[in-house]
Amino acid sequence: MPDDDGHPLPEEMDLRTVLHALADPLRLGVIARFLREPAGTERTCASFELPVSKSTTSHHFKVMREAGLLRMVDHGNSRTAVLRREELDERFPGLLDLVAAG
Amino acid sequence: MPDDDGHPLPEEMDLRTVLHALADPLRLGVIARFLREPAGTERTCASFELPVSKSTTSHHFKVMREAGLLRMVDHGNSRTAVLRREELDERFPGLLDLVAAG
DNA sequence: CGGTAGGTTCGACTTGCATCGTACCTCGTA
DNA sequence: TACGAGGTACGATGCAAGTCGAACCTACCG
Repeated sequence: MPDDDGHPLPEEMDLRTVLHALADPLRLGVIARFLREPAGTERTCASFELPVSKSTTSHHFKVMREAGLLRMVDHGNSRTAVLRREELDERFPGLLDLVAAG
Repeated sequence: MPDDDGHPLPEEMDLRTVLHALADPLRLGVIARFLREPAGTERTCASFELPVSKSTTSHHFKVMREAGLLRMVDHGNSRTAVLRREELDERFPGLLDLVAAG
């Protein structure tokens, strides 16, 4: 059962949902940029400076976290996003490698 | 350069295009069913009996072959589709394994 | 020759999704 | 207390994509 923020457990992740989340150029770009940074890197949504409005940015991050790609971490003042690298590697082995390879 | 049927070479295959092609339930189902059969299995589009019209079926197979997932083989009377297993494994290692694992 | 099987193409409709602006929320800070 | 930074929620809009029916094409068969 997803938590309040809609984070699915690894066994709840659905391949179709994940593929759909990755099929968008902006979202695929966000995941690819996470993969170029050290594991565990936390970034605010705004730090990606996507060429869309704030609400659209929020929408894309919602799609990614509900698919299981990202986890939102509450830091009081600001929330940050983290790539769920280990869980994704466990549930969908090789998937992130494909994204990293482009 | 794609041939007359729109088949891309392995190095021309685009991850985004492939992910988009796989994000549709009907198309993902077709690939999954190919993966449950011996490598090299040829099937007609109609043999999948998708719950959509003939023209829609043709549309989905066009999306898959233009993404590089399938190759259409002309047999005179009927055309058959083949999963491009080896080429996909070379270009996107692990991708088909993910689809097979569901 | 016509009929049939299997696919394709075309135009039209309809659904889904990305996008936006606005309003709102929650901290932390001045 | 008020304000700003960072995100979220909601309603509306516009475009991309799925869907369909009808017409067409090619190869085989009777």
